[in-house]
Amino acid sequence: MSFSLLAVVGPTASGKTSLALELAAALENSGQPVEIINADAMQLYAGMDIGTAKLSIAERSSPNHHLFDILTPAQEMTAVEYQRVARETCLEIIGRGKLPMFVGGSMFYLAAALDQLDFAPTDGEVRLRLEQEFSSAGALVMHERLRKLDPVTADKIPAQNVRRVIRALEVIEITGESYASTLPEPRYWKPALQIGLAVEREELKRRILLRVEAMWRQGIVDEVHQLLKQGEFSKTAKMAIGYKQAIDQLNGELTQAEAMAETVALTNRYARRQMSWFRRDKRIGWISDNEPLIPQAMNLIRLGA
RNA sequence: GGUGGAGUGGCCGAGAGGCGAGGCAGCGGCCUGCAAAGCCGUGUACACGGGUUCGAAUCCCGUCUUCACCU
Repeated sequence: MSFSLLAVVGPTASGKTSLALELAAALENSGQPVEIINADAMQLYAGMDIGTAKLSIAERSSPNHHLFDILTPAQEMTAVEYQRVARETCLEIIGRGKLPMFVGGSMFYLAAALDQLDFAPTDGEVRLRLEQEFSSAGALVMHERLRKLDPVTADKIPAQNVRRVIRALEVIEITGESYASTLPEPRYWKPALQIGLAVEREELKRRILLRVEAMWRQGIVDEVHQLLKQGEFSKTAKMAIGYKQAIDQLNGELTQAEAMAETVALTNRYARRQMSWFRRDKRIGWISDNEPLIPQAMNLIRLGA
């Protein structure tokens, strides 16, 4: 094969997970054993099951599944750490003579794992100090400082995007070099084939609504309640759409109806951002939810092979 | 039937004679260590019909709808 790893990508609720299972079975039948690597930032968290539409452990038995439940909700995660564990896992699978198949919609994590992306170092203290300076000096002053140090980057990052301005200043401070503020033309770390699962927006919205209703029916609020007994959520875990809302509901800050409505809205917006990210990657081969998926996917694999 | 109030873009919501409030959603885009995050762009709406005025979402008259109270 001309590619050494596979990825199933697409927006939330498009059906990536079940497609991946069927595809793995089909490949297995054609003599190509597969192992699955999770590429969903929130399914990394153990115990966060209902809100992330995670497969049960039993369902994950058929091909081997990796990088599910590797963190507790108290732990933070970053794209860099994901890159490290994902590639390590990938190499192990290849070493076993199998094909790694990434499945998930976390765009930045996918890019970190699949593409040649080298991240500049970080320093918690520097960042903390910059954050404090931001809150006292204000975004415009900090952006001006960035402009003096690195005018090219300052042009590319709007002053309002505080997070990215901080990171740029952080990198410049610790490396003494300018910050690579734009993504390069993507180049694969290892030859890969990405299959994108496209679903019409209206249909996606319908499914998202149903999924959120199911989350509450299945007891996401209880799940959160139990998890909170074991400790607070980390910054990253707390970002999970649905969990934040369930926490607010538990605290009485939102009614159930409000929590659900907010979850639906945020998930829709997330799906939109995912599409805008994935559309940009011209290497992705898209298959349509309107047609049987496996023949389309196998066809892409044949063409890529 | 009477009296008083209210009618603003898909929703919420300011404005009270001339300067396209704003927020949310939607749609498009950006994205190198929090990425399910963060950020940018995008809508000239003022119930309807008349009138006053150089100019009306804002003033006047009428109609309709709606809310409250009264009979």
